[in-house]
Amino acid sequence: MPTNSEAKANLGPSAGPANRRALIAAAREVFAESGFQAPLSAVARRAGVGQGSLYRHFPDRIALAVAVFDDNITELEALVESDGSTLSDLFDLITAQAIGSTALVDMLISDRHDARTVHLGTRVVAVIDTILARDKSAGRIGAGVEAADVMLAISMLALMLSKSDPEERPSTAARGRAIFRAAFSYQR
Amino acid sequence: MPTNSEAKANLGPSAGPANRRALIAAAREVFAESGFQAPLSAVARRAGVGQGSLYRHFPDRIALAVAVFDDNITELEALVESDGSTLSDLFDLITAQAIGSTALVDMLISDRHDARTVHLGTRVVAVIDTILARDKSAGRIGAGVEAADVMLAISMLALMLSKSDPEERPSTAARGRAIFRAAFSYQR
Amino acid sequence: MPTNSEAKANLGPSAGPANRRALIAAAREVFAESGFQAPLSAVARRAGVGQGSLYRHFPDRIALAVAVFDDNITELEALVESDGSTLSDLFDLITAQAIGSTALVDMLISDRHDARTVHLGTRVVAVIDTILARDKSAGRIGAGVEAADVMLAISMLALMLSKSDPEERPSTAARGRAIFRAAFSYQR
Amino acid sequence: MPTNSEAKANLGPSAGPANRRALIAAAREVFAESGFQAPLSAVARRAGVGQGSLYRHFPDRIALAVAVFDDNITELEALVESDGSTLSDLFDLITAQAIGSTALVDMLISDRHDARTVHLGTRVVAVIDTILARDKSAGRIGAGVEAADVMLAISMLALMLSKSDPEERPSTAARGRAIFRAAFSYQR
DNA sequence: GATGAATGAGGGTTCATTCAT
DNA sequence: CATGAATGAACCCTCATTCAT
Repeated sequence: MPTNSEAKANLGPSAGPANRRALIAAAREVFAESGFQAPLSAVARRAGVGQGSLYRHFPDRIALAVAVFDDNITELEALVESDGSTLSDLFDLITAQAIGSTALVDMLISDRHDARTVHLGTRVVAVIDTILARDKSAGRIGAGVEAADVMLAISMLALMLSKSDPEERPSTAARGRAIFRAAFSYQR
Repeated sequence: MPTNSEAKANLGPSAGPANRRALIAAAREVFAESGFQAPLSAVARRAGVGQGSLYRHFPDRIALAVAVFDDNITELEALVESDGSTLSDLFDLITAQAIGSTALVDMLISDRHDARTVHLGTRVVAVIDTILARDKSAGRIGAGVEAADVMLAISMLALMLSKSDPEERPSTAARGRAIFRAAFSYQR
Repeated sequence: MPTNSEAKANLGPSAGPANRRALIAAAREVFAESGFQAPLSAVARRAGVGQGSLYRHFPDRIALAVAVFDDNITELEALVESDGSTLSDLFDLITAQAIGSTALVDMLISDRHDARTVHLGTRVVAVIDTILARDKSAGRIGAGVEAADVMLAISMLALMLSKSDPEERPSTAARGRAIFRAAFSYQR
Repeated sequence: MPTNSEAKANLGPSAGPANRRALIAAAREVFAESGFQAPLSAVARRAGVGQGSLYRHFPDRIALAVAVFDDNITELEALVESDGSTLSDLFDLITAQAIGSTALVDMLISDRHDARTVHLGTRVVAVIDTILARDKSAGRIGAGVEAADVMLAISMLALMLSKSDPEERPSTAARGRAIFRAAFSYQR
């Protein structure tokens, strides 16, 4: 009988959303610090939440990661909605995201056949399609460039960044950006 | 504590080299199938060898991987010694290697600070330097291309291949090759 | 990797304290029987508890031992609080503890630089200081006796007992007690 | 068929004694550096000898240790044969031995029931008996002191030294010596 | 609904001892 | 006789997942 003492107060149903948010925030930090394979127990601990609650809200690692990375994709989608945005801007944003945390790419790759992961990937492709059409019609990139090329370039760069030492990421990102700029001939 | 019961026959020292070769072959297969982080016990099992023997021959994962991948690098070195070889050939060979197994890149990246890994990396850089000088003087690539650019391109592509589904690797490799060819302007 | 099949019933959090106590009791027995270096897996097995639970409660051997031996030190501290107690009583008690189990000394010595071990040692020194001052002012021991002498004597005796055959411990203890009594001149 | 190369020359029977000596010397060093429980493989390696040869010469750890420590006991025996030697000298010598290497005590204690260990212990007792008779008849120690007292004192001190940090051994030895001097009243 | 303890398989590593050559 | 490789049990520790309360 738990007559004892300092167990965290059971706040009842109202704690649900708060815990969920805490878990997402904690996961974002833990994934950024320790990578996508970090122990889920570390996430629960950082969120100040029981492991059971973590599993209730997110039945597996992917469910948790999808919640975390939904924001990143949303950011990309917001970008393409602003009229002036270019492929170059997209590279910038994705690079910035990858420099900050690397776990999205790891997940997209390590669980690439999971339906939820596929869905995130689809949204990224849609973003690329949109921006590519705009850049082509503006003459900023060659007509021969396909969405799959851009997707591959983005993937390779983000993957590379995800494996680089953090302090080397900015210079690696710059060099990679230059290579792909040349390949896609943004400037003309 | 002592154990023995009805153990496998002890073949004596003469089994050493054979076991060593069996371990390297088993590691090559296991790394190709399950990636660089595959359990070493799986390597010992597949080689038909006790775990202790694995550790005698190769005190850690990197020592084993170095033995496995030494061949790959040697192949690259042989390539650059043939006079007519070009950067394009190097891409072809590395791509072919990465399509086959993937673990070399993983090791170069995940243990990038280990001295033995650094040594393998150095050999790759030397290969790139040689071939780059040759291609530049032949006018096959632009003067602005640096060895670090090539190294990054190769790394990104190999890393990407290492994470791709095996059946998609050939088409991914072709697409990547095309992107970097454009970037480095091989053709003019 | 997930495992479960027909596992032992999960009794939930309420089993925590009971398991903790079972672990301490099991460790006390195992340490007494097999010494301080006994396998921790034996402790878990005797406690009827998974290895993981052992590690959850006590992240390493020292944490477990500290829990086990806290009682011993507490007993010493209780002794010195009773006004009439003498150095001779302290020897008696420590000897009795060492005759029963032996692992405390082994730990104090084998992990002497660990902070938790140092802490236990400090508590023993405090006990000695208290009792030494009392005995000196009562004229029961010579003024030249230092705390370090007593500590060394106690350590040597307890260590010796810890290495003796159990059935010889009482006579060894008596002989050692006599030697140190003579050395410290209790009687005059 | 070992047609191959740099295997150590098989010198035939003549290598026997040389290997034996090399093993003893190596064991002395290894035991001094790493304690009595050091891996036997380390001894063979340091001796430049196969493990099989080690086991041929010394079928177990104790056989090897007996060979190593025979010298120590012989030194004690030589001491008591010089007419003027006293118990105090014996303490000095044993202390010096224990400060240098600690493994003899560990063996005498950890394998105390092995016949060979018993034999070494017997020789030490004989040394004590001789010197005790001499000191008593010279009036250097009290008539009440028994050989078992001296044996215990020596054991406790040597054991303690064997567990102390090397740099603290000299001061610990001095303090212990003083305690036992007082206990046995050497000076009067 | 939340809690958080328990589980236990699995991987890495070490080392005493054996034995074909 | 020496060699030195092989064996493999045993230990340590981690972590994904479950479930009584």
